Amino acid sequence: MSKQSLPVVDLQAVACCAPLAVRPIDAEQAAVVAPMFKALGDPVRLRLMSMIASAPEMCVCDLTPAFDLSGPTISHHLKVLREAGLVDSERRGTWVWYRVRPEAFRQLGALLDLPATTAAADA
Amino acid sequence: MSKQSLPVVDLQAVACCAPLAVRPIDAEQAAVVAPMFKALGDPVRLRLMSMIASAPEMCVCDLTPAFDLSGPTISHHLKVLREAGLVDSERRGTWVWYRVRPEAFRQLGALLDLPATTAAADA
DNA sequence: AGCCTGTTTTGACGTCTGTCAAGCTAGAGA
DNA sequence: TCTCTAGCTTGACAGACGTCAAAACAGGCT
Repeated sequence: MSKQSLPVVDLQAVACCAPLAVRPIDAEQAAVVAPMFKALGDPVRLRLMSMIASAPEMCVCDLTPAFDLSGPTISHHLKVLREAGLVDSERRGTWVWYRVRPEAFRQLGALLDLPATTAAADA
Repeated sequence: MSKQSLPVVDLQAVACCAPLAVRPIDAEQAAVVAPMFKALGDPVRLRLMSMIASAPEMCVCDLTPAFDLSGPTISHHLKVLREAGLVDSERRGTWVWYRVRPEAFRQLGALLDLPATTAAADA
């Protein structure tokens, strides 16, 4: 099952999602995307996401001390981000490193594009 | 470089939020923005938001029948979107009309921008 | 006025979520 | 091997969330 030449990442980013403001998203797609927004809907996770996205990768040992929360709680939030497909984790030796998944990030950004047609209603 | 004609809307969009991937968002700002993402974190609300954003404005009477949910439930979800600052509502005669708030929409989109520096980690 | 339709509010119920303490697993080093 | 540290999992609990039925509110129509 080799899909060696297929650019999976771009396919997903482009084929999947027209901006929310272009045409109503269908129920099925909404069920897929909503958990991603939901994952960003907590202040702690939003900060974690931003810390991870602001660097090539981020060690849990650097993330945890930034919050007044227990280790398990941070771990739980990271799991939510991971299961939403927003970040990836990898253990290297003693520490676990988290890294953003740019496809997912781009997909959400594309959904929030505000085309010119709708922007006209602003003025 | 005269700034006398600077549009107010852009001020908010630019001054408020650097993209999540540029620098870690601070706790205060995260507390403000997270509820917006949270509001989009439900499939029904995501569809409502998309339906409203896809048209200049949308009547509740057209939104409700698109779901297998009671009127009060739809009304509740619309209230969540309204209190998150994502939409505005206005009663005109018999019906209530909902309209997207482009500033808020743009703000979220700006947060999810993926600058070239971080995108380099993709390849 | 009275009624009818459309929308929101209230109250209630079961489920989901964020949090911590305690226990567990993986890897490094002696 | 044994121990220490880093991180995850489990179990528990309070609070928040999604949903509906019933009631309340708003505006048009007779």
